Amino acid sequence: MRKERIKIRELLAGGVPGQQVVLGGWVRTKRISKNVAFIALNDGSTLQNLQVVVNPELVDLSVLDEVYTGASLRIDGRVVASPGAGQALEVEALKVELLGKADPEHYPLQPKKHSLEFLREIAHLRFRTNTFGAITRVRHAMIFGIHKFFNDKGFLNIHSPIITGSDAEGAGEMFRVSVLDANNPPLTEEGKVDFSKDFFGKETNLTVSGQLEAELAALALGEVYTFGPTFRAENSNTSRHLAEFWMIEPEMAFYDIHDNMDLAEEMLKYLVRYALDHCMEDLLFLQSRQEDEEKQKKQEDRSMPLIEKLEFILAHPFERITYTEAIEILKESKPNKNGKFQYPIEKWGADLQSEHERYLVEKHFKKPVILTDYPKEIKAFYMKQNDDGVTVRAMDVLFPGIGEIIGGSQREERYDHLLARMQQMGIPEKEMWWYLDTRRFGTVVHSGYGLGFERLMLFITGMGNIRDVIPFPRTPQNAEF
RNA sequence: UCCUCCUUAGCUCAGUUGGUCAGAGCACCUGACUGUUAAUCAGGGGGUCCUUGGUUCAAGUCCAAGAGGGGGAGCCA
Repeated sequence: MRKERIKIRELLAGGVPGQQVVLGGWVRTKRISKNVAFIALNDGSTLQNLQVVVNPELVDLSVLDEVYTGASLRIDGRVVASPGAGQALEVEALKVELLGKADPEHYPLQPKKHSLEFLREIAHLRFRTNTFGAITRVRHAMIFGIHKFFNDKGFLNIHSPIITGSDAEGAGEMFRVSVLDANNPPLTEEGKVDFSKDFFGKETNLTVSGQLEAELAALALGEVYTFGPTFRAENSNTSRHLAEFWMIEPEMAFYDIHDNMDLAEEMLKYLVRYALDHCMEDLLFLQSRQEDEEKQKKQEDRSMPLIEKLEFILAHPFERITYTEAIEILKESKPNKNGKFQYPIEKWGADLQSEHERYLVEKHFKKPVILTDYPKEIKAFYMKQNDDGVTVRAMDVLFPGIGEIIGGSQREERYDHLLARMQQMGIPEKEMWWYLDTRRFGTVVHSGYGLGFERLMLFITGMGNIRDVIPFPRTPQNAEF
């Protein structure tokens, strides 16, 4: 069927009346009457359904007796100009073949609005909805756009390992990878699990970041990026966290923190532009979906319309301020003075909470903010230490509604500084000998960052829950499908 | 992990101070009507009111525990 089948997207864009076509797709709705029947057919190639007209003079209508929402059909027919109002073209069926029934007593999707919570429970079928069709097409476009952005700049894609033997990345709880018998593991003389008997001869975990490996590549190849799955065993139950998510981690030699910020801003804007240029139909649908959902909200609580929000991002440079400046702004802010913050800002050194980030982005600057030069105590060991002795060249990109979408830094390239910091923070240098080697041999100023792909997706699609922008979300207590 | 809210038909939900409270729309079935657009109109079938225990003459409704889910927080991307 592959060679003869035409996709609905293609047909609607370039079909001509009289053209003979073969369609394959799934029924969204069926409307049957005495003289004519209509089937709204969707094949996933576009948000739009194709109207199939079944004329009883050409086709025995009894074939439609078992055709309900969700059934799969093959239609042999011809393209005709539609006399109806909803579409320019439609297909008049010459033959209708029911490929797969969908028993309406059991098929859970109906031609009506379903809650996102319900659709999560039927994640195997939710691709068949307009919303998840749109999200999936946008997600693909963003994946493709990311590779295109970096490829066009001469970056090399690096496959960093999924299984890692290093537990020094400091990015959170890890999932252990083991083939030992969980009920009866081999024990050492001290009575601990003997991982030397395990598959890799040592304790191994799923990666929480490809950064350290990406640095190794950057310090030979210049500009590289990873785009792979990332695993965090944190017991995080929020609309912004997944146990398994996809992360983009560029790592660049000869970039200082300003180059790093420039790249991050350029990339985010490129991707927003890419979505607007390639996914407008789906974005318009997602925009109206969001408007519907927010109808019951008060005017001031509603978000900016999706397209407008995306255009707005393109139109303004991101605000770049230091942590110290942010603290000053927050200290003097109304919510801080009025005691509206759950965590009041009292002194320099405090970690910023979501409420503070949101205030800066959504209230004070009203646009994306890049915060830099955080206190070294609240940041990772590998970040470049500033001359003041108390801050590091970290940068977090904060987005409205999402919070931290990117976290990155200039890396500490000085061997002695890095080693000292590792010792202070209790990072086992013996396990990290390979990382330290890059600073012993031909070290160079370099920078990088991590972009949470699903957080980008939240922003681009306007969806509110991260479980709805990845096909099969993994969260605490949930690994169904 | 903490706070908070929710769980009633396949789906989305209503159900007042505990007392005809087993309801609506959609879906499905029957019929009518129709180049229709989530078609429309009339009728019909469909329920472990999340589970367990308790209070009460009486529990969908109140209490307790548990399960599942949402929102917020922490951690972060």
